[in-house]
Amino acid sequence: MESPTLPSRSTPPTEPAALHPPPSTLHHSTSAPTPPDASPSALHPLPPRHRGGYEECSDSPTSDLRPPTFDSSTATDFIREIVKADLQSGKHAAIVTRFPPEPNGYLHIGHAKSICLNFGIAQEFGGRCHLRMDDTNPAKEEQEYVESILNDVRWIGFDWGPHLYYASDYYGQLYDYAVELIRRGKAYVCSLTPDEFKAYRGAPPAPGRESPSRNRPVAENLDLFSRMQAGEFDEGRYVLRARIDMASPNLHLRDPVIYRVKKEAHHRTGNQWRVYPMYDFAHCLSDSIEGITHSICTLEFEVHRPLYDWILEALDVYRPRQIEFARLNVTYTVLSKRKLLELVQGGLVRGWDDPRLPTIAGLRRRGLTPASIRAFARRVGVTKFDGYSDLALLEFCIREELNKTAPRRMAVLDPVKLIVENYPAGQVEWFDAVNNPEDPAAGTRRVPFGRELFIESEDFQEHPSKKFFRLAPGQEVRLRYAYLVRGTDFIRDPASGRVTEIHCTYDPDTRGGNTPDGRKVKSTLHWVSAAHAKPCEVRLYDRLFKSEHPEDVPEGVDYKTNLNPDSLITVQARIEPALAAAARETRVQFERKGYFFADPLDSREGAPVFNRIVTLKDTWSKLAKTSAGHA
RNA sequence: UGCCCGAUGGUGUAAUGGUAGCACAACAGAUUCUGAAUCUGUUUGCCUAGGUUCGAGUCCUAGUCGGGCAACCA
Repeated sequence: MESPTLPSRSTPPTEPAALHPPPSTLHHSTSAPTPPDASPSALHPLPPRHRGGYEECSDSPTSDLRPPTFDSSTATDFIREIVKADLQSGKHAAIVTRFPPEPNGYLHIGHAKSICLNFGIAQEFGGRCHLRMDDTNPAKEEQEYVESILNDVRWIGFDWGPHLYYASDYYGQLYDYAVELIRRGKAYVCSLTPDEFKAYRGAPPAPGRESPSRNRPVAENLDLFSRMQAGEFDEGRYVLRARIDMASPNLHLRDPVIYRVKKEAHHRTGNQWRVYPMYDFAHCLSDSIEGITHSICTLEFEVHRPLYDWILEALDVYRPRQIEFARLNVTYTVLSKRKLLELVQGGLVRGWDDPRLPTIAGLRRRGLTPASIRAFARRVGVTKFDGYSDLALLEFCIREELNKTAPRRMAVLDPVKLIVENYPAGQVEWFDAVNNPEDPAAGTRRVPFGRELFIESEDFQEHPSKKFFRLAPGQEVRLRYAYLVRGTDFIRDPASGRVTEIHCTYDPDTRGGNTPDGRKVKSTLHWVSAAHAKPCEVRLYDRLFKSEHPEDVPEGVDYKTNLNPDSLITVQARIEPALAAAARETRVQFERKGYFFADPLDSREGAPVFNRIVTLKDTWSKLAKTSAGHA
């Protein structure tokens, strides 16, 4: 649908509302509340932080770094190209974008992509990005969601400054615009029932039929619309429709509903309104009112664009440009609001901030950093191709950052006792351990060593395969920072078949893990001193779904059958003393195991609970799986 | 079915009519007091068929496949 040649504003207003009053012909604007004045933010101070349990609204120390090694100057995409061109051609003097969530659910990694796109563009091109709650459906929206959204956007690392808006702030203006549309003969009050409405609209390729109400006189339309708002009619009795083209091949142009009666209290406007604008009417006008230059949304709104343009042209107001891009999909997870809600309400996960969920709250609680999420958003790119991004890329982004920033510690997740036979009972030595080999400034710490230790039970095999370099009878390994030890004997519980105790001898000449004679060992193990180690709850999180595309299920099969039963395994680990002192929200690397985050809610002073953020890359486990020799 | 959109290695992306490149993943080697990190190397790609052109991933046409729309949701 190409633009008619109506005179329309070619430049956006520089400030919302102030420069953009409704057409001056509108004076009979009911008792509608007025839209925000020039400083809307004053009306809407930031609400208290979301879910008082913990706070992490600003980047934590480790996440305050720039997205690592990713050169954003070379990264571009078709939207940035458009923006750049519009700036160069002088079409716009400044760029204004917006992130417009509906406060009816929690934000997830897919929203993060959109947030990074919109705020990122504003940042890169020296413009601004508005945060606007698209709250036009009182039946679904709640203040709780508004607060979580504000918190999440802030946490990801963006600042909307004074530009926090609500579509509900524009209800007065929107109502006046609707009245104007009626006056111009471009909207009418329709009395069709929902069923009739559907039947009249028709199914392509057949054209629709015109509603009997289509030629209702303007005065009658005006009267009915004001009575809709006055609460005289039940929901569904009347709707306001744009008068466009019942024969259009685009269903959205077959006289779409733009206002409906809803006798529901709105989370911000209470009971002031009995009519509420539909998305298509509210969104384009909100964009116009705010002077948005580039209205970036996802692909499913592509077919709405002609309507977006039609409404703004019909009203002769400033017209932003809508640009659509592909929403994010990530392997091994689901991102639809419906499914996420189902997982939470069905008790399949432990709430919206369950660390297995792709919600921002979940990722935050899992221990991912804002910087890693931003890096991921840049790397997945922006196109119109609707594909799946690899979870492995997100994992790479967080490892890349934490490798450089996270202190190393030793923790044994599946402990088995190791007795050093020739080490004196009761003796304790403290060894210096490097905190972060990637960062000399991180310094060292002391770790205690003694005759009785714990090591990972998977680090011992009675009959090692050729490729198994770890501890075995007669095989020598290094205990990191301590000594070289050689396996001698072990005890196996006949009932369970499990090895319960391993014996070894140490070489006193290898103190600190050094080999004065230059001999090599093929493996270095992490360990903790049995006398000093603290027990600690560790939550080993894994992907929520077993299958790469959980939603791809045959007819009649529930996607939930793809849930990974091992997505959470809780273990009692043994941790070195320096770890037991870790504060909440500390990110560390457990050597040879992965990156972990001291849970913000469940950790206590001196007794942290750790969430596994991501494992280390593990060449061995792949090898072990494919190698027949693995015991 | 009608309309709209899309299609480049396993995955995500680049190329703007002129040598198909990058990242992740995978694999191999070097190195290593983390089987990590690091370094080096390797494998794998323009949906199909026509057309325009000296030259097509790029432009045109048709087809194939995939996605979206058909709420008084956003």
